Amino acid sequence: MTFAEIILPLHLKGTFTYKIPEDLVEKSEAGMRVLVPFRGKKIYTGIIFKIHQEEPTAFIAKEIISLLDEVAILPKEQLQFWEWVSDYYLCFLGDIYRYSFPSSLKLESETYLKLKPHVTIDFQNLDSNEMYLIQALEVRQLINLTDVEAFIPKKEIVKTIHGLLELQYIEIDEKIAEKYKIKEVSYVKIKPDLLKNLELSNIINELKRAKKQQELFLSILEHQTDHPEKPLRKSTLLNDGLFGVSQVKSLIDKGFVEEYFLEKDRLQSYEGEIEEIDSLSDAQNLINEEIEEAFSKNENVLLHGVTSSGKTHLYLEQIETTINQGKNVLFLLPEIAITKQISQRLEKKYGKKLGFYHQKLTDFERVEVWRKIKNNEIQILIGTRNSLFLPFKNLGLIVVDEEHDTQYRKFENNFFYNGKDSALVLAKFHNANVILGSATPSVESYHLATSGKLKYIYLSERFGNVKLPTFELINFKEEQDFKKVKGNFSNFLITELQKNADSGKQAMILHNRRGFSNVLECETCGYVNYCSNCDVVMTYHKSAHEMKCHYCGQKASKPQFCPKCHGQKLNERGVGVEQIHDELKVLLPNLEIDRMDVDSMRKKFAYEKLYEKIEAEETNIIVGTQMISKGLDFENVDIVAIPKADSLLHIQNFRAEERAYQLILQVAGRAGRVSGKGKVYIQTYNPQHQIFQMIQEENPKIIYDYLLEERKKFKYPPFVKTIFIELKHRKEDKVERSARFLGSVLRKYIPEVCILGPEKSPIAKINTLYQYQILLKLPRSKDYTTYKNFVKKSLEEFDEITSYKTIKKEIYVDF
DNA sequence: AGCACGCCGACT
DNA sequence: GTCGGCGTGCTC
Repeated sequence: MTFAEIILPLHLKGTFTYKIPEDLVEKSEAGMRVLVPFRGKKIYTGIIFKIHQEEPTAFIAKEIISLLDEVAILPKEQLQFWEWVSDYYLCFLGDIYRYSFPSSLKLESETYLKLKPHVTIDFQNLDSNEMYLIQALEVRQLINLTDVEAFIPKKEIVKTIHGLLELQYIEIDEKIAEKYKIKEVSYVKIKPDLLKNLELSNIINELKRAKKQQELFLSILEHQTDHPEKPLRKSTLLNDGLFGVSQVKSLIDKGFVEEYFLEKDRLQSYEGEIEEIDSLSDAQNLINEEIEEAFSKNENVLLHGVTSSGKTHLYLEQIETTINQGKNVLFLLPEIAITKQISQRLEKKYGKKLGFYHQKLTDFERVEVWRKIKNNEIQILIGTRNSLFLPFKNLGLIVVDEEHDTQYRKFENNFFYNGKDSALVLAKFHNANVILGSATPSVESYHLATSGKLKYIYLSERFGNVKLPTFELINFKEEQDFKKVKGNFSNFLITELQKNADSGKQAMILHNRRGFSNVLECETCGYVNYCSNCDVVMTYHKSAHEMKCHYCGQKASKPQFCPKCHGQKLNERGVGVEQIHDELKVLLPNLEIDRMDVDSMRKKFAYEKLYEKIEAEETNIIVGTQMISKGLDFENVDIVAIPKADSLLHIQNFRAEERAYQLILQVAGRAGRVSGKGKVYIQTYNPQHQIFQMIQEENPKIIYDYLLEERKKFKYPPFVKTIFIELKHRKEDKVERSARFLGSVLRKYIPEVCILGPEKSPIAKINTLYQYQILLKLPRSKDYTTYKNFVKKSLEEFDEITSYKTIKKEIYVDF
């Protein structure tokens, strides 16, 4: 008897044991998809995780209905990776499965059945249910499991289907092919039999009273004679605006032109010419040799290169080397919006061998990437961290660009993982190399590199010896005392911005807070507007004329007077980016000033439009949130200013200083990329702050040593391993009780010094759920595994309390 | 997670 | 008298 551990696409712990029917034992393999019954009537697509011979004792295993794959859809490296993710990040395999697979590859009761072609059915031997199903299938070729419920009792569905499958009367539809329709593009051509000169002139003559149609006909003809090999897309004809759909249709109706369809890749692949990439400079060649030497010693690389130091160039070189070895490349980015530069450069060279993958693709597009990865048609995949879960086989290199970015570490679809760390693990399973790249590496990666776990390579100079921007601190307190300020800007900064614009240069202003003002407060009674779902005040958005909650997205109209005491005066407190933008428009009325943040970029193509505008130098100053620190490489920006830099440090988080440093440096990197005359102005009340002082130093070691020292002193990563647990529930007393319980269970096993909390989360309620948190700081040693097992055990004990089952748990390992 | 079962409040 | 709320149990 052979059994299989099956991963089901459900938020449930572990795997489920099913019996593999005798006739399928030979064909079964870990990584294949199977159809299994679950909870009586429901049918799910599961994944074979393991195959074994141990019959379960506690329950009777049900049988697998059928195999959906002939070869494993998930390679063993990927299964290993899933197992690691689930074990390390304390999450369910079912959640990983749900997160990784495009939904059309894991159909549930939506799965379709059909009659096997060319079978003669012996109705004598069928029971009534089987008969109903066959009859239904004779009427409609395809039938969905949910539809079957209409005429077969729920409990007998599986039995009926199973019976008919066994009799070979019906089969599971290979729905990927059915559901997934290949996208076709329409093309036009002159009817081939008309291409005799005599006929052509007749036709042209015939069309002389329909001038537009004649023109269109001639234009198609011209294209065909000029580029006989290149099919002409209908949409290109229409896009010019010269011709309309009706004219094309008339020509088709008259039988002069023919419309035909060609299969089109749903993914927009590059159709232009393939170009060589520039060769490396001498300095880059040296670095490249260092990288190769590290790889030859099986070491991964941290490429710490100041902004525009040519990291991309080095990536490209390694990508090429990897491809030439017949292996594939995964290129990770924090978000897909910033692929522009890298993909443009890669497209030129690799064209169709390039693929893209991210959370914004449609299901069809995802299936296509899956298929291409499986067929080895994609050699380079550019994607966000979820690409790590694609069924790679032949990985030779993973690049993690902007490795410090917070987008790599977030909680999504029921689990938390760090894309950068996971990339290192996945690479190990594939024996692949990794390059982590950043201008401002995370403190953790820097520590790994300087303690020898990664090869550290520092590029201190910009490519082509362009000078790095210089920093200037503006003591805002002093400026205020001397009455040399207007609102949030010092007169000095305003003058510099004006001069900069006068000399034809652009500037960027960073203010990392959305909205116009943080709070509206009643002058008389102090009333502030709280969000009804969350324990936070609503932010005033002046341009949208409303109050917004930044945590749940709730909107409310701006109150005209205090709803409590009817006071007329509502004070705006706390400065948002909208206000900075408005102020600047008043202070520099002759300049074109635009704002870039999630609120102003929400409209379709807003980002693209502004991008073009900046590129065309039609704007003088861009005011924005952290959004402006990513992916905006404009040649003409010389000044970057941070008017209220102190706000970057006022975040209650052990990474606040690191993040402030990274954000300032990243945005500073936008300045003087070509001119080498980049200037960064930091206005602060506290110019003595270490971070501001150290940012001016060109040696990053100083700042990293400082940050590491702080982490050591206050026991934070990388010197301890953290596990952060957040419990959420609609009822506050219930979460509080449960959190206290979990705290006490943890304290049974883990020393007091390692446990912080439980305590109310800094934001006590988000989206109608109250939240409590526990932070574990575990020693970084061999004991870590022991402690982690205790955490697992504690969580299991927690789960045993039935009334705590409704409490949502979020677990962040390496928080 | 989902879905059924079972036990207490406000309504045609 | 019911409809329906959500607490509890269970899924191979």
